[in-house]
Amino acid sequence: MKIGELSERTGLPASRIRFYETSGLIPAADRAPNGYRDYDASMIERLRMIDLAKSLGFSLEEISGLMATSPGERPSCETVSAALEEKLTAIDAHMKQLRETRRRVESTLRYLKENPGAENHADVSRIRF
Amino acid sequence: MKIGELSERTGLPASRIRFYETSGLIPAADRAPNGYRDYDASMIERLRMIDLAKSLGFSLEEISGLMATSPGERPSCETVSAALEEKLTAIDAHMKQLRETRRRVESTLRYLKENPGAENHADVSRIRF
DNA sequence: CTTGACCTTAAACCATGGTTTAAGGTTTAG
DNA sequence: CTAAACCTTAAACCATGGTTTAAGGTCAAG
Repeated sequence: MKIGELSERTGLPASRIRFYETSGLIPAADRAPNGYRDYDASMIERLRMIDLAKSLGFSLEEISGLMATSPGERPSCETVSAALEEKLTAIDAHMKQLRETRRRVESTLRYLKENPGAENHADVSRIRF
Repeated sequence: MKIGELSERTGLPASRIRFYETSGLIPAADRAPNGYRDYDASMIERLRMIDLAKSLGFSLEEISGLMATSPGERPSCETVSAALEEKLTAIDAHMKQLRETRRRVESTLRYLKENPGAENHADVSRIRF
């Protein structure tokens, strides 16, 4: 399979697939005699897997670390589970941070509604959280 | 006040203050005869204001847009309130997205616990959300 | 008069996740 | 045979928010 077909079947642009290769996220592709990259059908699943992990909030570096155990080997179920648990914790921390920011935005908003004359920097910076 | 003192009083590195200037977020500073930037005390509040806005989730471009009404003028209370309301909405959308991702991570985790043999890409990519 | 602390600039560099472009080789249909 | 469609590479570019570096000017103390 040439890169164009792999691109169509995964929905990822060919440029991104090449980028993943140069980034070391996927191994260097086999080459046809004309120099074109030649992919195995298994690469479809592998790219979908990467896309799934990305949509779950994993960075390319994290994905790279998860994929790359011994060459040819697959990450163990436990390794992936542990990464997912960590990701849950990270999401929870992110949500907590977001809630705190939301609270601070609301507090600022409240201050402005209660003090409609506060139009300069000094006034606004007087807000305390 | 030279940039070093402004830096100390705001807690922002001088490099960042210069960057804000070249980015157009703050106006070009007055210069002392020796060419050094010379700041007015009001810049302390202005930078603190920027830092506050940043901590509330505003990008430098958003802050720039909010600060820059007519030169010398301050954004109206209504303009700022509207921006804060929009930011609340954006935060809510972000949190919703984060909850959805969390749900998908948990779902994946559940799948792995229920199917401990699923060690290859094809297996994992078979997960449905 | 020299040393150190402070200031200046432009330009390069960092991370993240790519896309775009330029210049060219290959292949396939008509 | 030619044109379109596909492939190759390296390098530049994008956004975001800066920091770091190099090469130099200025200023205060001793």
